[in-house]
Amino acid sequence: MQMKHELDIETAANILKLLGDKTRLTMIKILADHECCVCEFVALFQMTQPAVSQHLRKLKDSGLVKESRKGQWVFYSLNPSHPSHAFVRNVISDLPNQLSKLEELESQGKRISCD
Amino acid sequence: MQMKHELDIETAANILKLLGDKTRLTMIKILADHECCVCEFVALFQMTQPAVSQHLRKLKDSGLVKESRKGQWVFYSLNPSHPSHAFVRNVISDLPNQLSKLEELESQGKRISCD
DNA sequence: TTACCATATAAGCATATTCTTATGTAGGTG
DNA sequence: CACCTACATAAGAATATGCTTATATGGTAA
Repeated sequence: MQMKHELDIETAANILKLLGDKTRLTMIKILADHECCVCEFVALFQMTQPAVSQHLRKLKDSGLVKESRKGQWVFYSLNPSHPSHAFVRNVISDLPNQLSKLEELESQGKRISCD
Repeated sequence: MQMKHELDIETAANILKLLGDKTRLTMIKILADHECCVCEFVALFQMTQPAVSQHLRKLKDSGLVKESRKGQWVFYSLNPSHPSHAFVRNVISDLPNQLSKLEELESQGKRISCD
């Protein structure tokens, strides 16, 4: 049985501030369903690689997102064992899913896969 | 039957940025259940009156919160007809309620009422 | 009217945020 | 080894944010 985690208002505010950026919010929404590596986000957002890297670092520093190396790539995904994981999932549940963006990448042959 | 409002990710990010501040998030959580006037928030947060007023202005400018004059006071409350009202309620649903703060005010005789 | 109370607005300042460009690091491959 | 690819980090600049103090506004009361 899953214990409901008590979320204090200051912690929540910090998480919402982190999500209160279009780029990071889109990242989180995508990562909720799919692992992604940095270069995919660079292609998706048409931002420079350092800018993407810095957003991902903020997400990783919060613990909401974790990374794993696979070959030469670093894949990011939501960290399901973060105390506020459920809160984040709830916040993003109403957002339109961003699958079309990934499909676009796929059709351009830019989707990375390690299978 | 209530139409579900489609929430685009940029709008959501802007709302989350607005809520990503401890003071404003607490305000919204309180306003979700109770009307409050500025001077009550000043007492609650132990902030200067202009600081409180500026936070409320941001909330009002977004349309999430509305005001109504009653006598010499301006009362604020959540605006239930805002397109993202349901989203906001969902975001704050997990937060601890802030009733104890209002009760504290009450016991100090600082709660304003217009009944 | 004058004075007071609740609130809003303006201006200035310190700090935070987010980008940019340049450079560092680490794994994979010839 | 040298070189490439993927990514991280550093430093700097522009802008945004959140406070402060001072002042304006608008309703109420004497």
